[in-house]
Amino acid sequence: MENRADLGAMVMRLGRRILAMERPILAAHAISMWGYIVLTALHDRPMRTQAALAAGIGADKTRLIAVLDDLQRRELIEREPDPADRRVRLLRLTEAGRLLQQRIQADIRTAEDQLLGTLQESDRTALLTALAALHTEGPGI
Amino acid sequence: MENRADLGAMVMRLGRRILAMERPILAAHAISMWGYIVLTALHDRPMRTQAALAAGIGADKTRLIAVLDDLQRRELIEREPDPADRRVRLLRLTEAGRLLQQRIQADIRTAEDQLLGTLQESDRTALLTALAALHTEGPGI
DNA sequence: TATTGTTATACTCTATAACTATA
DNA sequence: TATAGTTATAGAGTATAACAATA
Repeated sequence: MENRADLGAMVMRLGRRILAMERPILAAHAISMWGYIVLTALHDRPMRTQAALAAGIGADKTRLIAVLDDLQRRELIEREPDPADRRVRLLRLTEAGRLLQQRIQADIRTAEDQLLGTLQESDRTALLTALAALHTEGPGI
Repeated sequence: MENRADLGAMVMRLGRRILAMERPILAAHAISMWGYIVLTALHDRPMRTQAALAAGIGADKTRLIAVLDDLQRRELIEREPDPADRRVRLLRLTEAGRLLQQRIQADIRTAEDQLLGTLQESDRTALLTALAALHTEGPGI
């Protein structure tokens, strides 16, 4: 593979292709990309502060506020002051939020599998192994 | 690989990691990301119109103008009206542009190989195969 | 009238700074 | 005084619309 395209160009192009694929799925569930990222982060585990959530998904804390407002209004997350330190907002999914995240993720997984289905089995598993090893730190999208 | 992270998240994170890796290399050569993309596109082959170049790298044509102005001012590209149709600007690299593109690409390749070196040989080649198959159409970055 | 390139404008996304409420 | 969250403001990047030159 001596004469290949730049890695960054290939990866970013693939990323945009996947994001374009996900956009209609998210729209069908009336949720933004950041909204879905937040639901997924909270699905993995609840958070004690909005700043921790922001850091965890690589977003600025000010950027999350409108997202959290919307999710809370739609009763997909709970967001209540910590009785022990009322500056802090405890964040967790509601049952509706948990179900919605699972539904969206299942739809996305279906689309991903369709895309990956164009690859040979061995390339597919190696791609996922390599991505899992390399993606590590960094923002949510 | 049933319980993996979303493919889009992993790919975009990796893409950002690679872009962050490339940024100091581009800065060392005093060239922007879009400038490098244009040099690389023209290195592959000259273009007959700016619109064709823009479409080829997935950029808006208006976005390229400042980039082309800069590259032309630094005599890295030639940009002359087509005698046969003077609305059109013929675009090609100068010798200096060709050399600079090669130097930057070599630096980037070195950094990429370092990153890929953390992978097993079989995963690495499969990753490149999969990326080459999947990235296909789409913007330059 | 249609097309290439250019300029001017508006819009979106994001980060920075200033504010409030708690501690 | 320091910190969590919020609001207001400014900046970068991008796309849209209007324009000039040429066909």
